Amino acid sequence: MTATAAAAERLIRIGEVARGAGVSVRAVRYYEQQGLLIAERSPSGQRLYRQDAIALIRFFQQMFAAGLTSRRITELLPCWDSGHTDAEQRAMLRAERDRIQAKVDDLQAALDRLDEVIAVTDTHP
Amino acid sequence: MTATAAAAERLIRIGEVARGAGVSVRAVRYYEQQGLLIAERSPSGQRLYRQDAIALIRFFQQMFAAGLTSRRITELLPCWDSGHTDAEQRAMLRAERDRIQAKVDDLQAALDRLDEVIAVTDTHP
DNA sequence: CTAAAACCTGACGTTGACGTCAGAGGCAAG
DNA sequence: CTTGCCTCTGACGTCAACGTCAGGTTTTAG
Repeated sequence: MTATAAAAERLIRIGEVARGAGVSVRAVRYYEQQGLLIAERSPSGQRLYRQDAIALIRFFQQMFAAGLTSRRITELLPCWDSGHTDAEQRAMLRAERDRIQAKVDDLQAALDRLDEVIAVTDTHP
Repeated sequence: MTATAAAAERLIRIGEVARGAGVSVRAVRYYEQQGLLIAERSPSGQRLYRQDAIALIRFFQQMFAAGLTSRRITELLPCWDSGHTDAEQRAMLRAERDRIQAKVDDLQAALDRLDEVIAVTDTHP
């Protein structure tokens, strides 16, 4: 068996993908609607995914948590898939990176403030 | 002059507060609507604030950025004002703290992932 | 074969922190 | 007095990532 014909990989349906990634079925359909995740279709029209779709969705979740929009993720997906980037994409990557770093700093500051209050209210019931 | 009669503090109107805190006038009214910030009123009905309202709004912004809702902030405001807390409030404080800490960790992980990609795409144009 | 479970396509609802617009006063300057 | 800026109270609009419901088809288990 050749590399191209290598894996007649077992395709999975949307429910299994959703459970695997820990998201709802609705969410997976939404990702497709946003152009994040294109699925094959069975003859009857059901979505069929490869195993790695689960990891991809986990990655989406991570980026969502970091504040990227689905639009932004679609624009940056080629950077992962192909490793190839143009100047605009590299600029976007850095912009997002800086934004996230700033957010981390903000959160850390808020955390410090909460910790102060907690310390006070614990010694000062 | 006594402590109680001390400062016939200069009261400021909503526009000055908003500019000072770097938010919109609409936002300040919204905070009042949510019970975060109660203003005095002039005879004609205009809102009048003390200087420290600006710092308070900055604090709200910081908590918003940390993911607290206005409802949660109102529930926790007594912890700041009076320094007095009950068990429920202390539990909420810790819950929010833990949530923020988890978020920081998530963001840091996302940041690391972005940095990987940036490193690759920079050496690999 | 049949019933349950899973899937499909719309399409409207939700949440939070505001933006924005309309129409009506209020306030200091010239 | 009037011009121009500020403020007021509603009340509807926005955005993103889904939730939820309706009504119908497909797959699976027994």
